[in-house]
Amino acid sequence: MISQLLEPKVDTTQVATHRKLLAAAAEVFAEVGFRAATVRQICERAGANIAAVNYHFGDKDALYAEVLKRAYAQALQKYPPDFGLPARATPEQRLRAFVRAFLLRIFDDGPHSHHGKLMAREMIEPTGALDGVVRHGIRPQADTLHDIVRELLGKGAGEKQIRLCSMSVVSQALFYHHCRPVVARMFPDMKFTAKQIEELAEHITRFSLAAIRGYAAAARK
Amino acid sequence: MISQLLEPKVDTTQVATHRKLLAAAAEVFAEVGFRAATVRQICERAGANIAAVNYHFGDKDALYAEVLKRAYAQALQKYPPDFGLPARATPEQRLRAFVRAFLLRIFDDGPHSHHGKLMAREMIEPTGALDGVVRHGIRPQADTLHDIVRELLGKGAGEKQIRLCSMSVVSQALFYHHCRPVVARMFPDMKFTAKQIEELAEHITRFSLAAIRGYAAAARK
DNA sequence: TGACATTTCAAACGCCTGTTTGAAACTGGC
DNA sequence: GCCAGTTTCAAACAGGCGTTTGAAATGTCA
Repeated sequence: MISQLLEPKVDTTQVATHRKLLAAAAEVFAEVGFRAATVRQICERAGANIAAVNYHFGDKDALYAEVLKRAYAQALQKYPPDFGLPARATPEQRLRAFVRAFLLRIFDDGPHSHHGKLMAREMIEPTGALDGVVRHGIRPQADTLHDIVRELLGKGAGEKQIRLCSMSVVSQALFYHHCRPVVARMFPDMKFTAKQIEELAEHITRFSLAAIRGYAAAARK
Repeated sequence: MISQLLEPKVDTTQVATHRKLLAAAAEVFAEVGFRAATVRQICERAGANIAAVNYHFGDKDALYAEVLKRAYAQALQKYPPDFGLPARATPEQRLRAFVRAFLLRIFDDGPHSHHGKLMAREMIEPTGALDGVVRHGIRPQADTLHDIVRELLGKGAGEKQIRLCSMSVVSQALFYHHCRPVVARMFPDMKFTAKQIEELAEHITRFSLAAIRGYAAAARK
């Protein structure tokens, strides 16, 4: 591997700290949010000095902005817009794929999977970066879902109705992340295992499909 | 009024600061959450000295606990468990009333209406008081909804299914509070007016009823 | 009015935060 | 080997936080 021949040397000398800081910052920001995250905590996890953030990024805000910027790219790479579905998938299939991807993204605990958590954090605890997050992180997802729901509702559906139904879909998925401590306390057997996440995706999809079909049927009358 | 004859004297002398602190604290805690709220901000709004919190309540945590305790009582008073419905209301009517009351409670900006906001805050930013909040504030509501959903789903429904559907209902309502900044940015015409809240309640009710009916029908097969 | 208890107040405390400093350590090219 | 440029480091900075202090003001009752 060429990368393995080149990177160690580069890594241990020049950009190692820069890279480690970004990784540690993404973790901490995703875990506790921008405000509760401390630069000391980030630097400690990165094995760097406290002044490293200032030297490499300027300040905490700029570090956060850089983390978000990289998260957009990671999301596109790990969860492509077409969900890996065949070209002519039904809207039902696409909704199922959307909900599943949305949940997996939020609950993915992998090393480079902070995109979903960062977006979700920004929603409930907005920072100055919210405008950028909406533009690059949230709006694209919303548009995708919008198209799916429009198709499901049929031609008679108005914009308002599509919006409301779209929000009803995402709200269900976000709930389990935002209110996880409460859910865990109310239902101790809910451990958010991979299997339980799949069940959740299946429920939200079925619940939403039934709701949208009922909506469409009521409008047709 | 007897209270008007008695209270002014008592108020301006002994318990005025105590009372003002509680009112100001409820406001601030509901607005920005426990962590972001500062003792200085609360005292300023109450027109009291910074040391007043320590003198009257001990510390910030105890003040918060007292605010929550009063909020439970206010909620019972302002939003009675039966929603003011007739004794033999249908589960559909009860679901509509539940959703409406839930939303109104969260978006009520009245002087003694912080219960909904405080509960919602505690869900996304739990404090040491979460156990008490779940026990006294959340669980009772969850049980009420649980009964409604069970009745809607019919006899064949399992506990798991009832739980999932119940959470799908509340998640939709909570979303508009938790993610209000994002919603407002995505849809600038959403100003959360009284009329829009009513429309929201109607949508969530219809969406959920259609979903639950579809669920029940699918299970019957 | 006088004596006692309650309540308020400005000021300071210790702690943690993000940020800055200037010197030390390290790097790569001559 | 040396030196300019880059990166790291311990230490300190200013500012905000919850909390404490002891004196001053206020209220209560004989």
